Amino acid sequence: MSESTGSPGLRPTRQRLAVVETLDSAEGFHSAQEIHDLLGRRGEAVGLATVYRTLQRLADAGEIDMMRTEDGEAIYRRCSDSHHHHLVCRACGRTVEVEGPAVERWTRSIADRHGFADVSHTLEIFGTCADCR
Amino acid sequence: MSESTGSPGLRPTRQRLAVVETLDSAEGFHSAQEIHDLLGRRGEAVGLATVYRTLQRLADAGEIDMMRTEDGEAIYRRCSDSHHHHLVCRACGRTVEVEGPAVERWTRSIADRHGFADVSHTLEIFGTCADCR
DNA sequence: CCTCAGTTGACAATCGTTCTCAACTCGTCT
DNA sequence: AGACGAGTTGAGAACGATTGTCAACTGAGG
Repeated sequence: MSESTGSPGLRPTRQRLAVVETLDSAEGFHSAQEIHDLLGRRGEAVGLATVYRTLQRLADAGEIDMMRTEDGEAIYRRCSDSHHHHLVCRACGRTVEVEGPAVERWTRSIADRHGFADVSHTLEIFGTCADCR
Repeated sequence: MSESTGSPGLRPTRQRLAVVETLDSAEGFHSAQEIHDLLGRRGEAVGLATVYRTLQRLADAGEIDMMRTEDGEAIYRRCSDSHHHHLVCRACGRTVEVEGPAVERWTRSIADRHGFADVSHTLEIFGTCADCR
């Protein structure tokens, strides 16, 4: 019991480092399986189960973001990206990333008002883009 | 071609009615499997696949709300007719319906700015409610 | 060098969800 | 009434993401 740094025996193994690095060098969100593929392509073979385990731990530790796609798949990304939302075209799938301090503020105040703490949110906007109209 | 309501041949079968009724009489969010159970308990046996199909259609048609639990399961509930969003407690699942004209306006203007028409959106707010803290 | 907790990976197992397909329902036409 | 056919249904198989299992491995410390 000499541990105190909140990382009770978490070895920086080759596999873990590889996962983190891959995630770092990849833009945006990726599923566990994508990461697994990327690792393979990179020559850094890592077992699928290990990728899942590692991503979970990292997410639990708050070192990476985790969210769900429309169809329930878990996707991860390195955390430092700025928070933003998506404007998606229904027809062609084109996606624009948008930000809105107003929305951030609004969600926080709404949550406050109802006594909710530790607030996060998801927002997706759908529409038909100019080209598809 | 006397159809115009966007429902090209959607029969109100016993099964569909049963699903809708069950959802109506149940508070809050429920998974497809829960609905299937409830139906069984009610004596209105409906195949699991049918429950899934029906819930999907209803959700597509906007007649019910669909969201994902933390672990990727799809859950549904009847939604009141007015457009609103959800403030959900991560711990106990308690849900508050919230409205926000500001957000509605914001999404529309953002979409406009990018040339998107026919705009809709989804917004979910997560947090830890007062009781669960 | 030895030990042991932590870790790994191949593979099986789970579990929600979707697919397949033959049987069925029910308006509609004759 | 009977035939027709698009839409629907249900049982079970198939699927795909994720998690569990367990023997082999690794590495820091004694």
